[in-house]
Amino acid sequence: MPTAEPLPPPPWVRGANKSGRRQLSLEAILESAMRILESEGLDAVTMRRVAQDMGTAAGSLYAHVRNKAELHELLLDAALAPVHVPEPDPARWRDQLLELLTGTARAMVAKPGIARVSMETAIPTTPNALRLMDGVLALLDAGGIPPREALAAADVLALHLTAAAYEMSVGGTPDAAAEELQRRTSQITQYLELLPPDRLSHLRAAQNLFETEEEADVDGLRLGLEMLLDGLRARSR
Amino acid sequence: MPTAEPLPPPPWVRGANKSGRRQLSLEAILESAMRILESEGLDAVTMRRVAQDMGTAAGSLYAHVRNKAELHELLLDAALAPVHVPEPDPARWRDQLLELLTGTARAMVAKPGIARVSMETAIPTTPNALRLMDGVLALLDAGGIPPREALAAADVLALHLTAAAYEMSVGGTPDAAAEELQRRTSQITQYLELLPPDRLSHLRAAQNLFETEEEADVDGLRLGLEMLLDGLRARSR
DNA sequence: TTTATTCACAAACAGTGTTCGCGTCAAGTA
DNA sequence: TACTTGACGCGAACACTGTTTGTGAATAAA
Repeated sequence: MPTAEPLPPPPWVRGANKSGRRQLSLEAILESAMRILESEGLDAVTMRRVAQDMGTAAGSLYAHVRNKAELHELLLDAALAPVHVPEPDPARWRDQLLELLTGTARAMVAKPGIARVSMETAIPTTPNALRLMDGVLALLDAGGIPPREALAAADVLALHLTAAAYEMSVGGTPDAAAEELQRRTSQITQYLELLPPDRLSHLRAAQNLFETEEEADVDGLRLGLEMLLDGLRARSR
Repeated sequence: MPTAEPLPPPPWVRGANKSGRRQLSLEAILESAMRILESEGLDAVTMRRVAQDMGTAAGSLYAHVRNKAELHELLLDAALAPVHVPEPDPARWRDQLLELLTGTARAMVAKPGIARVSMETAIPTTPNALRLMDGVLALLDAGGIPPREALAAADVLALHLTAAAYEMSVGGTPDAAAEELQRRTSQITQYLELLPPDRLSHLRAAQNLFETEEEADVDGLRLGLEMLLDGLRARSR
């Protein structure tokens, strides 16, 4: 007995499990994983880290989860759970759609790095993702968009939404991201100063407003979504 | 001498390097890395794999490249090199812009997995990426879009472009991706059959056209881009 | 009480990125 | 031509990763 073995949990925690054996369950695993996700980001949600948090070994999780990918996907689904899908009102379907989409983006950004999961999974399969997709289609239908175009538009909207949410949450912690962004912009400035002044002139001009702009965040998402919706209207007319 | 040591390369290869010592250079590293990228995908471009391909050790690469991330970014830049930026013609700026963007997407999709690099880097800094960005801004300027909006629009367009290119190249090899997609769609069908028939009704309706649709690929990108450009026009009016 | 089965566990495997001394080799200097 | 010096390729090591598999114990059924 070289090291102090971890004490077993007292039998009265978690409601005196009917079977004293298994303290492992998908629900408990997701709780642990979500806790780690919120405090340390997606990259910290590894099989070993989750297992350690539950006082067990990594291999034990594979009885409840097929993959690390599946675990991450379940986390995404949990993150999407609080998003509310409105009852379609044909009079204000456009605002409802915008609200649904920005709400989804907010829910994703709230859990650091979870947008990457959405980006990595080809087409989402989990219940909440399907629920949101159905909500988007319902609102497009309420807006009188024919089903064929609605499907294509929903695809484009979902893609843009996911990409924007992902872009908002790069680099894990916000301060690291800010630092990285600072490094990048200064790199660009250096490179532009190195070049002859007539090259990349439009980028130079943009560089100036770039400093004063900032505050992209959720506004950048809104702009893209509104462009898409305006484009959809212009296109279906 | 437990194992046969690898033979040193004959001195006449690669033009009898002025310094017989260093067969390592950033250029040679990128050549090797690009070869591996094209034949085995981005995930195979690891420091060890590239080093092995050059007959050296992983640690040696760090004299020429700061990171694996930097190596990947340089590969992205190389992949973007052949994209041609047209001279802006105010009469057909919209078509030119569409061509530039789809061309960029094509260049990305051509190298398996390289779009992921573009997605992962917050804002690109490499020369070719800046060159393309400048080209987009130039075309928007030729179209009479005011600089402020042009910058925002270019951001949105680049985001959409990257996301679409990334979505086109998930799963590495195309057959694995197709298999995964098959698995996903059948999962959705199963889930829908399990639910009461009045739930997720719009998704059910879409499921039917989903089978007949397909052929998204580059058309899906065009649709999104055209929606965005139409939206831009509707918005600036 | 005995049997049977489930299932958590630990170890092992094959990888990963990155760091750091150690020598060796090439170039510059006297 | 001989010597010094500094660059830099090299290999080993560290701390991780996801996943598989044989083992053994604890529970539920008979």
